[in-house]
Amino acid sequence: MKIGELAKQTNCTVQSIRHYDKEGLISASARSEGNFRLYDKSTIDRLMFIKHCRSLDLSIIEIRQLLHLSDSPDERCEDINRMIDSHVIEVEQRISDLQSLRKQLKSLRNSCSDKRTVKECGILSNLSSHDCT
Amino acid sequence: MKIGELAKQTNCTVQSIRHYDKEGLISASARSEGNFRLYDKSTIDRLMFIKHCRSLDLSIIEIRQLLHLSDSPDERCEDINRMIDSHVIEVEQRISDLQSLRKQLKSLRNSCSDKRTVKECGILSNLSSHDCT
DNA sequence: TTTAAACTCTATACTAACAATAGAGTCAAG
DNA sequence: CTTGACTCTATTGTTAGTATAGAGTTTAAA
Repeated sequence: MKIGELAKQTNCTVQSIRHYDKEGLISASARSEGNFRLYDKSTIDRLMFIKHCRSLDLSIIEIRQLLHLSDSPDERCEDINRMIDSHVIEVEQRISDLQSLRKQLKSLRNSCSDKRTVKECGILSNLSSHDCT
Repeated sequence: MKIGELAKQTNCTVQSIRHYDKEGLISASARSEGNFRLYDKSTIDRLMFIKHCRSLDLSIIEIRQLLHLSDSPDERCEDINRMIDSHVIEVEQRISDLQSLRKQLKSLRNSCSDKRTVKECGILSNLSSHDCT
């Protein structure tokens, strides 16, 4: 299977597959005479795994760790759990940051209506005042 | 005032001031004989404005627009309002994306306890299954 | 058999907003 | 006059790709 076929099967772009290849997440089982990457079917699963992880916003580094761990089936899986736990914490932190940002933006927005001129604009004058609470 | 002093006054790093300078958000009123940037006091205000905008996650491009608009005090301020509105929408979209991500991660995390081995790990097996709902 | 389309290759630049560094020059005090 | 603190420009790195350029390969039809 060449890279275009793999891309079709997994709904990835060719470029991102090459990217994962370069990052060492997948590897071609061989190369054709003309140096084309050749993949076997198992790469489809591996790529779906990667896609699933990326959809959860796991980084390539984290995915590499997971793939590595899955090669050590008898190890204890604490590391995996810890990784997900800290990922959840990160996401929650980002959510609360964004919520506070949203609040600030909303209140900023309330300080001006359309139909004023720039010099009367409450938004600009608010942005110009120095209290960044 | 040299760049280090300006940095101290505004609690910016020297690098980021140089960055804003390069991006055209601020500019040195002059250069010393030895080519050092020299700023006047009004730059402190401008930089605080920029910091305030950045704390609201406005992009440098957006800030440039705002600074430009504030030089046209008699224009109507719809553009400013529109910018903030669309920024709020973006932030709200990101929040809801992250909330759904959080939910998925939580449910993934519930699929495994510590003390199992990697081959029994519910997280890995979940990540391996193809349904990315 | 040739040629054209479709595919693939590597390498590079781009995205955002800086941070970090290298290597050089400038300035102030002792 | 030298030392240390400061500044300069330019380059590289960060993330996970996307988008090229320019070249080579493969496959199908003419």
